[in-house]
Amino acid sequence: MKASIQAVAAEAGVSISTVSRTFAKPNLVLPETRSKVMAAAEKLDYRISRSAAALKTGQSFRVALLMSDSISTWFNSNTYAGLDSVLHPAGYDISIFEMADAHDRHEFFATLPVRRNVDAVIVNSFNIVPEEVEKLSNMKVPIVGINIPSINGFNATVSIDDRQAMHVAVKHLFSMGHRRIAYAYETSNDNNQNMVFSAEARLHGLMETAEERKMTVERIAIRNYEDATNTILNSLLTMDPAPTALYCESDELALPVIYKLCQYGHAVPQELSVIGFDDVPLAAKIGLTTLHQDPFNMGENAARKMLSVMSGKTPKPLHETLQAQLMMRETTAFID
Amino acid sequence: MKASIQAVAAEAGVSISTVSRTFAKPNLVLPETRSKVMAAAEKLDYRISRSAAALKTGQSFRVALLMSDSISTWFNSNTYAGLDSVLHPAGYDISIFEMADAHDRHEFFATLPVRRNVDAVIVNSFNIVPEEVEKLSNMKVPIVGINIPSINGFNATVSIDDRQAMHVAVKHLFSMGHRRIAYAYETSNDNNQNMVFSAEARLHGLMETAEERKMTVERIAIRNYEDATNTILNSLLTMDPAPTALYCESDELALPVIYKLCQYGHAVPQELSVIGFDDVPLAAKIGLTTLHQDPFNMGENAARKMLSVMSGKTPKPLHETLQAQLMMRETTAFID
DNA sequence: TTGTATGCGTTATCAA
DNA sequence: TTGATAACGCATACAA
Repeated sequence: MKASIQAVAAEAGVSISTVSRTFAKPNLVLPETRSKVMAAAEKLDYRISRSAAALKTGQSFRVALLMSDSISTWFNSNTYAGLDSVLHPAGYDISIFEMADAHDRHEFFATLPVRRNVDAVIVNSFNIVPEEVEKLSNMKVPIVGINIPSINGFNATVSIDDRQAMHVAVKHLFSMGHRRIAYAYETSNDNNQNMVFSAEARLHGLMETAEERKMTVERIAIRNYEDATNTILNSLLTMDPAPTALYCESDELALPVIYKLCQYGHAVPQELSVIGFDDVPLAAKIGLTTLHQDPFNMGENAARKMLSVMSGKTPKPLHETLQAQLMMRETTAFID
Repeated sequence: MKASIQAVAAEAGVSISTVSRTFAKPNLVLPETRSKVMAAAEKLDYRISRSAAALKTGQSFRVALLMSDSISTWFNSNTYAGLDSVLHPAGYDISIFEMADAHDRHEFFATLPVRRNVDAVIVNSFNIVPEEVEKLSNMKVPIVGINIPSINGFNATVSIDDRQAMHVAVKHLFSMGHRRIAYAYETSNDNNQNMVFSAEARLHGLMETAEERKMTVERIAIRNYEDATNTILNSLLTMDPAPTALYCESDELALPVIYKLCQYGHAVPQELSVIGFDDVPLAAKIGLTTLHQDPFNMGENAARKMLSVMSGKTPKPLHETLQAQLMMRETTAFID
């Protein structure tokens, strides 16, 4: 039942420091001694107590993951999976702090409950403001960001270049003759305080390129109490002249729309080109043209940078900007 | 920087025991003293060290979550969210152990790396075998299961009644005149060793009711290297006589199929009724008839049972079986 | 290369 | 209701 380090030491006929070393720094102990210790440990079913090790070393082996949205979204769950694939083997647990609304968020940054209890903080994809970063900095632990608005105050970051991605996609539409496009995006109620950073960047990126090319953009802003699919469909129907392409902020928005369009006899892409963002698994299966990003990979990347910073090193690209890739599939076509 | 319990005690002019009590058992300390301590803690920016508390109490405040699939699936990420919504506020971290293949799985149960380092184990939705449960039992911590094949060895469980759900759905099809249905489901390569328990139950449930009603079932088994959508579409086309209804093991399978059917001019539900399982968000948006289950809720439920067991109590329903609900939407209809 | 001794920051026991 | 003190299980400086 108990089987502490003492018992193993006794069983193996060595001191507890040797047992400790056998697990923590195996190369500092004679192979012979090592196997003796391992045998004893095996026999007694011994496992190192992470709590004790943590207390002694001053580390907590815990990282805080800050998100503004649920872990169950496509982006967040994949980011998490990527982080965990690196962090778990390294002995770290991930503690999720979800800040759904302004209140949660204020509460978190006011009390900083993780203080002195995490070895690092990961900020995942929300428009954290400078004062909040400042508060995190007071914790004196590495801060790494994924899709955050500014690298200021961050030890490392990895982000998708949403803006550039939009440029590519809009140019793609332009080159196929589209001059009049509709853009569907979600807006939150609380003054966009909680609007994810990516959303802003995507909107700006789109507008920039469209203006530059003199394309007309009809915006379809979806309030979060609305039925997105219907809102988009209705807007499409009322626009006059009708747009030739529909750009959706995310695949999640685009997917039900293209299904409904098909059902109601509107041919995609013949009548309307549709383009999404994210490249969720269903997008490929359905042939949706979209911008591909890989949150699992971003999570892995961020985790590696984090580990690197924690061990005092400087990760090669401290701040990395990834390009989303345009996946040209079947929902976009030349006009006419 | 340091700000340990000693410092707070000094600042507040009390002993460390009082400080400890103020945080751990506030009601055992005079309100007056309490506020003195709180003020000092606030001033010094003190937070309790979870590692030290864990060491002393013998608890780890960590639970292991065993899954056979990635956290990024719809079911798993929602279960996790539900678990975390209860466990996180209670001070527990969740450590995910993903056992993707037979090798991982064997490794895990052979070494039991979590031994003595978690306060409980949650087995999420895979067909764990008795010997494995037996090994977990040796850890002497509560074991709670979500969608597991047998309650033997588990302190508490919560499961969906997949079998019953299939009965309901098949009867629904029967009552609408369907006598010839196709069932699409995924099979893994390694002798179904890793087939999730739900998958087996769904298949059996379907066959039972179909046989009972003398309905014909054409099985479409999808190997995991195959393109599921195409496999299903091809099978549908080659079956003679054609089935009047397609039942998919999961919405994930059904969604791209109904889109493709629409694209190729096959009317759903007029030509073919389609039914899914899960009720992912997109199912509602698209109008897919499906069986609704709520993994977030199951996670919450399991977490509450776990906490209850850990505190020595006996949760009211120790083992709970939930009914999936048939969501009758637009992809099923009367035949002819 | 290994052993001895000390302390990490907390909680629990007991006494006051 | 509060305080003194002894662990909890391990890692590390230092000595051997």
